[in-house]
Amino acid sequence: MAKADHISMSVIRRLPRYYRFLYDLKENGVVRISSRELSQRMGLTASQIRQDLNCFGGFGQQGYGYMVSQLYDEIGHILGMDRLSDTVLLGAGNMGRAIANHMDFESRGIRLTDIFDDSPQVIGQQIRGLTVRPISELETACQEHPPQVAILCIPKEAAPSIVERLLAVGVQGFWNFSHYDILYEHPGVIVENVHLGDSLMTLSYQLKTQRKM
Amino acid sequence: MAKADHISMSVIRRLPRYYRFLYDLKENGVVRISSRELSQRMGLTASQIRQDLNCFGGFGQQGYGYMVSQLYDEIGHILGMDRLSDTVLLGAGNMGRAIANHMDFESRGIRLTDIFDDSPQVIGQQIRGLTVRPISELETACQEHPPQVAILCIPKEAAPSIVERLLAVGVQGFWNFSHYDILYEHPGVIVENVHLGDSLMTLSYQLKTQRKM
DNA sequence: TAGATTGTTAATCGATTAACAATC
DNA sequence: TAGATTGTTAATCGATTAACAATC
Repeated sequence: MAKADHISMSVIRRLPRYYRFLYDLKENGVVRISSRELSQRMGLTASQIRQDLNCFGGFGQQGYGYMVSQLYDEIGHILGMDRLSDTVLLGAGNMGRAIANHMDFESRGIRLTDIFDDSPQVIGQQIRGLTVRPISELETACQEHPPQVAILCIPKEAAPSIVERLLAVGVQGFWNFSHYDILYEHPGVIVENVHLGDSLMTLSYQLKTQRKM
Repeated sequence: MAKADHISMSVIRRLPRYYRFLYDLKENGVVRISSRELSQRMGLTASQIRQDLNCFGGFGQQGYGYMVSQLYDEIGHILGMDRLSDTVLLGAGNMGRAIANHMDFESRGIRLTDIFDDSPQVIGQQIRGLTVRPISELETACQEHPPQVAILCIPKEAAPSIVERLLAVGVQGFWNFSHYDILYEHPGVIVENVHLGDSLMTLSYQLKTQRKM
C-alpha cells in the first residue's frame, strides 16, 4: 500500500516493458508469477521489480507471488491506458506515414484525430482513414476538436513555429520525432523527444568500442 | 588528458546530443563556447558537460572555453562517425521503408547495403536505390558482403529466428524496432532496442499524472 | 597581471541491490 | 505448520553537482 508521491523517470520508463512481458505471460496462460521468475525473463533483479511495483501499491501476495492478469491490469491503469488522448499528427512524409500506419495507438492511450501536412502532393491523401489537411487549417480544426497531444514528424526548421501554434491551441504533450529539441519549460507541457539518429549513433559507438576489446 | 577506462551509458547517450548542438553552433559561425553557455542552451549543468568531455580527454582551454569546430570533430571521432558499418535492413513494411528513406545513415556511421522482406508484393521494389530481396537470400547475400549491423523492422513472431540467422552470418549489432526484446547476452553483440510504443506510453503516463496536479 | 574558465577532486543526491521481518 | 515470497528498510553503488586549484 506504500505510495510514493513522486515516481522517478527510471521507474516510469520500465513500466511499459513490464506491461509487455505480462501481456505475453497472460497470452501464454501463465496465471501467477514471482518477482524472481519475472526478473530472470526480463534480465532485471527481483529486488528492482518489487521496488518498482511498490511505488504504486502492494499488488502481490506474500509466499505466492503476483497474479499475472491482475498485475497487467494494474499497470495498464497506472499508465493511463484506460483513457484516450486526442492527438494530431504533423507531417505526413515517410516518417509521419509510417508512424500513422504502424503504431497501435488505441492500446497506448492515443486516439489519432487529424493529420496535417504542407505539401500539395500529400494534402488530400488518405492515411489510416484520415484525410491529410493543410497545416493552415490547424487552428480551425483544433478549435472544433482540441487535441491533447501532437506528434511531430516535420523538418527541424518548421518545428519551432509549429510548436508555438500547437501550444496556443492547448496541446499538453509532444511526441517529437523532429531533429529540433523541445526544451523550454512551458509549465505542464510534457515532451518525449525520440531522436532516432541519436539512438543509431550510440549503436555505432558501442560497436566501435566493442571491437577494440 | 584524463581517460576513463569504462564510459557509462549515461555519458554515451548524451554524446549525440552534444554533437547536434555543436553542429548547429558551427553552422551559425560560433567559434568558441564555454561549458556554461553550452549548458544553458542544452538545459544541463556546466559541471556535467565538463565531466562528460573529460571522460575522453581535455578538449578545452582554461580561461577560454572550447573551440566549437574542434570539439565537434572530437566527438564525431569518439562516436566513430569517421567509419561506416555495413548494414542490412530486415523488413520493408511501413516502418522499414520509413527508416530506409528518412534516416541519414552515412552521417551516423552506417552504410545500408541490402534490404530484405518476405512479402511477394514488396520483393523487387526499389527503396533508396536498393532492390528488396527475399529473406531466403539472406545467407548468400551476407556471404558476399558480410554486414556488421542489422536493422529489424519485422513482426515480433519473426524476430527470434531472424536474429539467430543474422548472428550466424556474423552480425555484431542490432537496431531493433520489432516488439521482440533481444536480451540474451551473446558476448560482444550490441543491441539497441527502440520500442516506440514504450516511449508513447510514458508520454501518456506523464500526461495523466500532470493533469492531477 | 587579472579575469575567466577549464580539469579534477570532493560532496551530494538518487537509484539499485541486498537483507530480512512480515505474512500468506 | 513449514516454505515461499512479498513489502520494506538498510547498504551499496553510481551519477550528478559543487567547489576550487591549475592555468591559459
